[in-house]
Formats: sequence, structure tokens, C-alpha cells
Amino acid sequence: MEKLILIDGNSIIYRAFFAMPPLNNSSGLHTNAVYGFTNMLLRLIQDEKPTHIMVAFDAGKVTFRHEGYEDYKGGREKTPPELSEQFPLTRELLESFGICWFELPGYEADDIIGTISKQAEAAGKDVLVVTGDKDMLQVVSDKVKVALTRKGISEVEPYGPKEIQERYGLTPDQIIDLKGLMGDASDNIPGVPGIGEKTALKLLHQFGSVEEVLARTDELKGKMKENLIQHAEDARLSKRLATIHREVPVDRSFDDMVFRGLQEEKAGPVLRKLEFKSLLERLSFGEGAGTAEAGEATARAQDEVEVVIVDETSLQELVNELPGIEVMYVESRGDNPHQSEVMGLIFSSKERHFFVSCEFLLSAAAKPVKDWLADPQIPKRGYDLHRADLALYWQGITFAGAEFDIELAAYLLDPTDNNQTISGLAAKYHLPQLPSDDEVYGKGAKFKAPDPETLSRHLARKALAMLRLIPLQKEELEKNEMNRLFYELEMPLSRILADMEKQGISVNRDALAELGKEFEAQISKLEKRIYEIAGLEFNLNSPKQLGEVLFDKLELPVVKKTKTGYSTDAEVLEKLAPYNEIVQFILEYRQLAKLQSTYVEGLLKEIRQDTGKVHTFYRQTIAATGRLSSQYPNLQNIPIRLEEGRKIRQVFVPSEEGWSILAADYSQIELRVLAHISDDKGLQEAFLHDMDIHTKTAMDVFGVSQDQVDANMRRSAKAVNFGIVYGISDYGLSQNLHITRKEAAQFIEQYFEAFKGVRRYMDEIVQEAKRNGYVTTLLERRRYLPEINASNFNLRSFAERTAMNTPIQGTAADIIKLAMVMMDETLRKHGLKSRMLLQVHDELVFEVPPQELETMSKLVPETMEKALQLSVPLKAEVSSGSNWYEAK
DNA sequence: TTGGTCACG
DNA sequence: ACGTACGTGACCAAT
Repeated sequence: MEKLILIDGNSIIYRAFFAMPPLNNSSGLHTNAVYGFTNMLLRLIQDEKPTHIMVAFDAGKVTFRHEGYEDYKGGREKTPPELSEQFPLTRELLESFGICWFELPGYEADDIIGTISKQAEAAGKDVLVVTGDKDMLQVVSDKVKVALTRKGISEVEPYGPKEIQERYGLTPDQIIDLKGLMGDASDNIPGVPGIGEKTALKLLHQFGSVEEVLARTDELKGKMKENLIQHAEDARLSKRLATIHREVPVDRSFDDMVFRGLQEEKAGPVLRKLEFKSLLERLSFGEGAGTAEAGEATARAQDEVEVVIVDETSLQELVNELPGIEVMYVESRGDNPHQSEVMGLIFSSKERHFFVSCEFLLSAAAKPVKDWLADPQIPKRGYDLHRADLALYWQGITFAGAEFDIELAAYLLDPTDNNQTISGLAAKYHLPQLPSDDEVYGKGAKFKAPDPETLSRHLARKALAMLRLIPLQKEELEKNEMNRLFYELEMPLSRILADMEKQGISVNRDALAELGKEFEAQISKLEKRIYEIAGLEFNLNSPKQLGEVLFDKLELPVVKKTKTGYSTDAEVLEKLAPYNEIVQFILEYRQLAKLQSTYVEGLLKEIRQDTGKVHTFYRQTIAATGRLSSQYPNLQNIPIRLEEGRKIRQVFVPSEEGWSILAADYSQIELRVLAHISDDKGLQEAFLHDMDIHTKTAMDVFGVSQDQVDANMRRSAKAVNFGIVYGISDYGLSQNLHITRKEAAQFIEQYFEAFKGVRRYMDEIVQEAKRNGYVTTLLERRRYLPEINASNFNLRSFAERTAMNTPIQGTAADIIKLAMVMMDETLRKHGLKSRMLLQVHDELVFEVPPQELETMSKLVPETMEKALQLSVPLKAEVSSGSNWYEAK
């Protein structure tokens, strides 16, 4: 049964503030109310085991109640600042707990709770409302209970219809009549003079409602009768004011309110900031790595699992079960799968779990298991099979046949969910909870190799969760129309990426070291001159120390500040260049230091001794737009814009004598995608004629002919095109072009006048995002934008720009991924020896034997261009050379 | 671990 | 008035 807890945030925090002794953390923040609130929240979670939680707050001062009665809540003491400052802290805490909160201008928390409780009741959920406000009793029903705080907030008293009857002799909906007669001093609701709780109850027992009392005053006598007649209107008003509005436009769904348990990674930092030591201890979020009992709050029932630890004697059992194995998982240690330790494997069918240690898998006896892993005809389902493939590969074990990857599915279903672990997904889908890896293994320096029993049990729990996740994900992929994207694009791509990564790319170590020497010589020269001019030696790599030298010692003007002090980034330094020649030297130093540390030293460290290659790892489940990302090393940000850095590309060479590096990149793919999805005729026309798009933009924006477009106009137009792709704002463009916001706004307006289809697209996509809560790419890749309707301007604006950008960037990502799948197929079909090595968002890099150079120079761009049929042609440009630098 | 900076598309 | 261009990862210093 689902159970929803609704908390009146304001009410509880008020009470906690006055009930708790003052409390500060070391930076002087008042925390007593947050502490009381948190304490109560944890107790509720522990005692009530809710599946859903939501906290409602009052927003702003004026509500609809003020419209009929200006003095509503008049005469209240102003909220003390020590309390006010605790509201934001509470919200931050709730967010870190993964608990939904909500407020709505014009309504009080009561009304929000009234509305949601009504909806929850209709949906068959059990509801517990927690508040200090007796008014709330009016929403009580068979399904809705109200817990009122007693004695401060240390205890709550639950009220159902029965308890209300016992206490007041009333039904829940008579509570508002009670308020109507007796009023409420704290809310400045008048009621009827001389009538308190006792009299009000007596009257209600006799007449039933305010209206009935007022209609039958002739049955009464004395002062009370007089007062009722004279203040009849007050009584009606008071009843209205006390009535909770249960039709508030709440834009939260029950899905938003699902409570998934506390995550130490999220809750820990906030609790630590507040210095709630006893709570941290109670949750086992202390210094030591969390243990299995980490958080009574996290633990819901865990499955007990039985697992066979496979050795030579029990091997036959597993072999018998192999045809029925439904999921598998390889546990490995370390972030870089090219140098990770395989801790063990689990193979599971519905009923049975088999744990295989790496050691056993490597033994000769395990051949049947290795054959099973290597057979591409046997479909494998599991979690992060890409990583498993690589980890096993470096152990000399072949893996093939990935059919369903839970991590990839989770990524497609919500690419921005940053807890796509098995444990996190189990929580998301309300499956029985399992501890996180960090809880079982310890993290970082605290990692402790688990004994086989602990490890196998943990893996079996993961496998069980995986078995349950797969059907749920399949259903959702189907519902989102993502089957093709998943089975025909992302799954095949994951195998291709693994192949590229295993292949690696050769690096000329000597040439790289030589470059390093050249950089080093220049760097030390620059250092000397800088220290000379500064008059002292300091750590040039420290922005803090550099700031002190520039702005305190040399007294250069401060252009920009960061959170922690002076800003010294390139933009600032360029502004300071005219004041002192030191600035130019610092800029040059920065450039070379970057090249040296990241690209010379960093890259040297990543070269494998045995192969002389670097093997990057493409992450397929990181970027919110659908792009890949690259790590260990990142080969998607090798310098190219400046000549000094570009030289780094010379060290990327073919792995075989006489071969070439061939690179092909899409020309203006994002703007072509925009031309297609916006259906802007002008833009399409330009690409149909393969015009220089920035020149064309300049012509239309400035209203000039082609030969009147000068370099400056083209540069501006180029910036506008970038802006359009990013989800333009006048501010952003003004920063980029160093012009005023007004001028930038004018450019944008002129652009939209010239490309009306683009304006229509930008408007429509934002509307679509507001309507659906997400945007999609051409291949139905989806990105949710929960902040698209936020009242906070910045959050909302960010979401709007994202809504404009994601379909463009994401569709471009779809396209190159398609091209990669087709290219892999093509190489195979033609029996070519050429190898695809790298992907850099709009570029593919290959190594090619001489006899295939001509073929590949045609085949690669052709394949890329036909990856997806758009209303405008795709264009890919190819070049080759003896290294990556030459392939330009 | 966080923030500043800078490399790429 | 608000204060940002979209998407990443690596390195360094300071906490």
C-alpha cells in the first residue's frame, strides 16, 4: 500500500523554532528549527515508512484569503530573522534528502496539502498530514489522517474520524464550523465574541453548522443570541477563512513525491554543513564509510538471497544453468576500465545466482563459462556491459553478444538522472532496496576488499534487482518509442566503442617528450620575466596568489570577481593587457602551462608501455544531450585552435608502418539540423546551395549583398549562429561580441526577422517543453526539463535555452552515432583493414592502410552523409596525413 | 572535495 | 531587475 506523508513546513518549522533551545553551527547559522524539523522528519520516516513525502510551504504574504478580509493574519509578530534564515536551509535539506517540496504564491501550505490529500485519496493512497494547525482536521477521512504536534514537536497525535469524534463530537467537515464560531486569535479570525470552544461545540452539537445556528437564533436567548445575530457576518466570514481550498493548481505529480530513501552522497554534505552530528551518527553518515545498516532511513526490506560460489565442484551446476541465464554482471574496481581489477562475476536466472571469482574464471576449468561469454549468438543482459567487456578484455577474456544494457536503458529513459547505479534504479522503481557499492566496499581510501561471501551476496542482490528492472525498462522504452534508438543505435554502438577503445591510438612518445622540452624552455623564460616584473616569486598556478600580485601589489583595476576573490581568467587578463606587460606574459604562460600539464605530461602518463597507445574510454551515459564523453585520457579536447597547441596532434600516429590517419568531419551539422527541424526555408535554401552559412547569415541580418559582407560582419553573424544553436540571449551574445546588450538584442531581432522559421521553432520548442516537460531529438532521444515552469527566472531561462539547444545538439549526436554504426558495418562488409579510432562529436578519425586510402577517402564521407535523410544535405569533409595534425 | 581555469565541439 | 550563452574533462590549489 502506498503511503503519502504531507508536511506543513511552515507550521512545523515555527513550532520547532519556539520549542527548541537556540542552536548555532560554527559559522553562526541558526539551526534549531531545522534541527527540530529534521529530527521529526527522520522519526516519521522510520515509524511510518512512507512511499511518498511532500512538504508544503506558504509562499509570500498575500493569499486569496486577503481578498475578502484584509486583516487576515493581521497583528502577527514579524518573523524573527533567526527563523527566516532557516527556511532556505530547510528547503536545501529537503532537496538533499530527495524530498519534494512545493509552494505557490497566493496559497497557504494548508491549501496545497488539502488539494494533494484529496487527489491522493482519490488515487487510493493512505495519507498522513503532519501539522501543528488544528484547522487541518477538516480534511480527515478514512484514508486521510492528520497528526497534530503536541508539546512542541517532540510528539505527534494522529487523528482519524474516530479520534475527532471522541475529542470534539464532530465530523471532520464540522471543524470549519467550529472555527467559524470561535475564531482563531493567531490568524486574526474574529469568530463570534463570547463564544469559545465550549460554547461553539455545544451549539454545533445542537444545530450542526454555522448556517443552521444563524438561521435558528430564535431558539436561543440572552447575550449569546444577541452576539450571534450581530456578528452573523463575522461567523460566515470566519468559516470561509477557515475553509481549506482543495482545488489548488499544484504542478507536482505523485511520481515527484516518491521517497527513495536517503543517499549519503547527497544528504551527508548538507547535514555536515549544518553540523548535525547526532543525526549523522544516527544515520551512520559519520566519518567511517557507511555500513550495511547505514540509515534506518534508507533501508526498506532487503531480499535475502542465496548464491552458489562457483568452484570446480559446483561448476557443473552453473554449466547446466547457462542456457537459462537471464542476467550477468561483472564487478570491477576502479574508474578506468582499461586498468581495472575484476572483482567477480554473477550469473543469474530467476531462481539461482552463481558467483564466479576472477581467479576461477581465468582457470582452465572455467572454459565453458568463457565460451558462453565469448559467443556472440548468446544474448547477454546486464548492467554496463561495455565496461565489463573492457575489464574482461584486459584479462584476456572475450565478451560478445550484449543485447540489453540496463545502464544504457536508464540513460535513454532519463539522461540527466545522475544515479543510474543498480541501487539507485532499484529505488527509483520502488524495488526492494539494496545497499550501494560504497556501503558494501567502502569508498576511496576506505575501500576494503570484501570476502567472497559478502561480495557474492551483494552481487546476487544486484542481479535480482536487475532481473526486476529489465521488464520495467522494456515497457518504458516501448512507451517512449525508443526501441529503435535503443536496440539499433545505442546497443550496437556500445560494442563499437569498446572495439575502438581496445584498438587505441598510437602516440609518438619521443615526439611528445620533445614538444614538452620546447614548452618547458619557453615556460621557464616566461616565469623569470613575470617574477622580475612582479618583484617577487610566487605560485603562478595559484589564481589566489596571482590575484594578489596583480590587484594588490601592482594595483591593476579589478574587472571581475569570483566567489572567492579576484578573477584572473583570460577574459579579465585581456582587458588588463594595456596596463602592464606582465599580463601578456601571464597569458602566454597560462597557455603553455596548460599544454604542458594536460597534454604533454597528462598524455605521457596515459601511454601504455606494452602497446605505445592511449586507450580512451567513451562514456555513453553521461551527456544530457546524447553526446559521448571521453576520459582517461580525454581525446575529445586535444588542442586545435592555436598553432602551438595544435602541434600536439602531430604525436597521434598510425599504429602500423606506412598507414595514414584519416579524419572526416561534418560541416555545420548543427545548423543543418536546425534548418531541418525548424523548416526555415531561407536556411534550407542556403544549405541546398552549399553556401558559406555565416556569410549568408551576415547578408540577411545586415541586409547587404554577398560582396558587401566584410570580415567583421561575418564574425558577428558567426557569433549569432552560435548563439542560436545555444538558445540565444541578448546578454550572452553581447558578452561574446563585446557589444552592448541593446545591440545584441537588435542583431537577434534582425536574425529572427530574416529567419522566421527559426523564430517559430524557438517559440514552439519552448512551448512544447512547457507542455510535455521534455524535449526530443529526431530519433526520440528525450531530455526532461523540470525547471521549464520554475518561478525562478534563472532556472526557467536556463531550461528554456536548454529546450532550444538539446534537440539540435542531440540530433547531431544521433546522426554521428548512426554514421558510426553504418561505418562499422561498411568496413566489415567491404573486408577493409581500416580501423575507426576516435569520435570527436562531429568528426571521425581512422587509421588506414595505403591501399585503402583512396577507397576510404570516398567511403567515409559518403557514409556520414547518408546517415540520416534530412530536408537539407549533410556534408562531410575528409583529409588524411601521416598524423592527426596533418589530417586537416 | 570544491572552485577556478581552460582545452575541445 | 534578475545575471547566462550549449555540452564535456583535466589539472591545479586550497579546503
